[in-house]
Amino acid sequence: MIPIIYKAMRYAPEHKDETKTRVLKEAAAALRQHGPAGVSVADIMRRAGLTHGGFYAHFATKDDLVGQAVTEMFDQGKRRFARMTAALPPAQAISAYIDAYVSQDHRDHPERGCPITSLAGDLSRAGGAVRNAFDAGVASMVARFAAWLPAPEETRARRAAALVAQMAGTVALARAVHDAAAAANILEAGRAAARHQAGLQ
Amino acid sequence: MIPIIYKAMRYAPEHKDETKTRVLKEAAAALRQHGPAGVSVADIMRRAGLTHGGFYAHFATKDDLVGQAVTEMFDQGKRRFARMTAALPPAQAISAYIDAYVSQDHRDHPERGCPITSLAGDLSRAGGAVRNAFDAGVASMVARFAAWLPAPEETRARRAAALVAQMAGTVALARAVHDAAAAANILEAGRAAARHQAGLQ
DNA sequence: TGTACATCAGTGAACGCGCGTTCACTGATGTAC
DNA sequence: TGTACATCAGTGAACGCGCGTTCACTGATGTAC
Repeated sequence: MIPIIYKAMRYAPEHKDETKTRVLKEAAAALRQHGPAGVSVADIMRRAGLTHGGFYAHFATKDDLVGQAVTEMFDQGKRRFARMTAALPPAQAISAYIDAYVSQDHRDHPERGCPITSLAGDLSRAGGAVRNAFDAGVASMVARFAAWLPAPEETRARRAAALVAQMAGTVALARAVHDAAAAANILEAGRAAARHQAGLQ
Repeated sequence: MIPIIYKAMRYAPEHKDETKTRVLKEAAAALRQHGPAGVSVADIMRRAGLTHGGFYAHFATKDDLVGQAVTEMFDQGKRRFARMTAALPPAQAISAYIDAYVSQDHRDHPERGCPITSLAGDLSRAGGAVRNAFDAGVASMVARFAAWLPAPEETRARRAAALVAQMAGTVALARAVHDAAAAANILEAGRAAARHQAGLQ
């Protein structure tokens, strides 16, 4: 028999996990808004209401945090997609998601947007776990789209890749231009092209 | 009469300009490959065969260099486009450019590629002269495409924006995935979509 | 119920390092005479 | 032709700063008795 040893625990076991989740969500927002090089460990901890010293109780290195934050970003997108497509038939679901993705709101709020549009450059240059997390996120997003596309199985994956490239490229381009009217035109053009590729309208 | 004062000049007046151009070209390559945060002033000067102290004889700040390097990057693309389209009718010219842009070679060599695919994230976050240089480069690239597109004048600008988004997004996406075969599929799918949007095939 | 204790999430001072930037200096060169 | 000189592109040591990371410590809490 293994004796059960009761240790003096100050906090509920979920307490630390909750803190880590909070740090991760703040990191996911800050990294998309300012880029990995534009956010310090101290910045992120401050946003989570903590001091920088506690960071290493949750993460091995800053890179470790970035990797986990990237996974969190793609998970947010996955949840959003699931929420939007829950009650709709495929065509309407894709239509709604494209319109939400290729939108002024997404252009103006990278901090809660798709990591491909805001971090593709930075993360393609990264190595190790960060790069792997990004790679996996991109692959799973393309696969998710493929499953909903009205196309024969052999061409689905390719059409999904082209569609994701169109959507992410459009939002990235709209962010590049200052002028609000020019950005709106880019978004409208890219949205129309994406809808066409998805077999809508 | 203003007397002409002959100053003792050690070097030909072009000498300093040549050095600056060399630094600018090295910077344009290094920035696309490693990102603004991944390259130091000393790195760039070393690549140009110089030491870091001389940097400030040519540029006011690192940001000043980045802004000028961004303009140089877009100029390289412009020259490349002009070279490729010089002897060809519009449809063939666009066809050739799309194939060169959405290619394995472009995916594998950001250092001599389009700054939109490698730096859109970083530069959209930038401010001041850097941001303006990027903004202007994007606008002029889209306008250049519009002029060659087989479409009525009212829709040209929009179709060009969607096309550039498709092309840049595809290369960015292909860089995100590790797997060579998966990247090749993304490039092929994106290239087909871009060609279709340009009214080819 | 009250007191002593063990735990460990979080604190904050300190570290070494690389960065952007400054500046006194060097030395190759063309000009003046 | 030869010598003294002025120039200024480029050198390299030094600076202050913010970063990622470490670590001795704190203090709120639940447990033991």
